[in-house]
Amino acid sequence: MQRIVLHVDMDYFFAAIEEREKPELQGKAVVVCMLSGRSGLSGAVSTCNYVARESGIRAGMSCSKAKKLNPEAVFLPVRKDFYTSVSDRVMQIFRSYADARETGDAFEQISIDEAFLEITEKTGGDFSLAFETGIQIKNEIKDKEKLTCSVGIGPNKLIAKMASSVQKPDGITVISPDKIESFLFPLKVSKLWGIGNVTARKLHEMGIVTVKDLAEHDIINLISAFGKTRGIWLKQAAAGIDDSPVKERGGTEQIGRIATLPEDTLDINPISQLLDRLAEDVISKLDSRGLSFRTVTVTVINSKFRMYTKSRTLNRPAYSKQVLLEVAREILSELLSESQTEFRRVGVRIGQLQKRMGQKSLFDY
DNA sequence: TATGGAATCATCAT
DNA sequence: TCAGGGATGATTCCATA
Repeated sequence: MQRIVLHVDMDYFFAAIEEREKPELQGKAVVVCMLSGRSGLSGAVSTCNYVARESGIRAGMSCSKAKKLNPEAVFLPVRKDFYTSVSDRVMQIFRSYADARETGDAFEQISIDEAFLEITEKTGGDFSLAFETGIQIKNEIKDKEKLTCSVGIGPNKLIAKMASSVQKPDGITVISPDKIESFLFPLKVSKLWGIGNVTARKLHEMGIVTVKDLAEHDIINLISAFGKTRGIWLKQAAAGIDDSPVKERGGTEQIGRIATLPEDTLDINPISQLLDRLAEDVISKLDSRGLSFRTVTVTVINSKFRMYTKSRTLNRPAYSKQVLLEVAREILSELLSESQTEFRRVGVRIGQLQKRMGQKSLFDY
């Protein structure tokens, strides 16, 4: 049977939620920012609505630049926890439209506002039924959450993902297998999902501009430039081939927090203080998921914006803040002693997460 | 010298 | 240019047998 995958993407999610909550924002340019807390607008744009986009504001750009582009815009701080609660409800609705499969997963949340749904069985491989499913999803989200989303439908995840960005906001796009080439080939390689700035520039230097160029390029050449894994992936992706399954994600493999210091410094006290707060956050996330960690990584970014990281792996899993801080402080002091340049930002991350079990202490006996 | 895990680096995308 | 934060996967490094 023809495989059909559906990708849903909430439209300008954070800004849309703010608009919904605050009717006075209607019609205004809304910019949701992550602020570093240093000076007024030191930080980056997380999301903005379409009014803001008209003046050239984009996700990722500095807030001060956004302000220059549109001084009238409303700048709001991110409220991540709140958006997550909305996301949880939205995801539940999405999930209800995925296949109910005995074997293999049919639902995959890939970020706070995006998901893949395997709908092969429900639609019997029929793209017009898939289109109907997409419309139903959009309607239910609009009814229950007063939010819009964009839907992409295709024979695999790659095509579905790229289709969803064709018509935005509040759009729906179907790319059936016979349309893959006409859809993909004219695009710039940077439009391919998985190709960012770095890869695009490298391809450009090789004379590869469009997806068609990439699809026709010698694979040996690609492998020598990008390595085996990535080389093969590039060649396949350009042809619209993607066999990756829709896979349920059991939460993230790593949990991390990073933040900017009040001012650049090499003084251990303020850095340690910040590290403590970050560790607190990380541990509370860990707790809420009932997990333990085995690796600790500390990241610092100095005033020249160079990044340094160091990590440690514990002999056995731990879950207390004390242990995390002990290890993190140790790594931090190493980084401090190696650096001449003042630190600007510091971060802590834990990995090798696993279920808390078999960690009985003497009290358990 | 092969191998697997640890540490670091690069990339994505918002 | 200006420069926030989070996560992943690939590559490189290193200890051990």
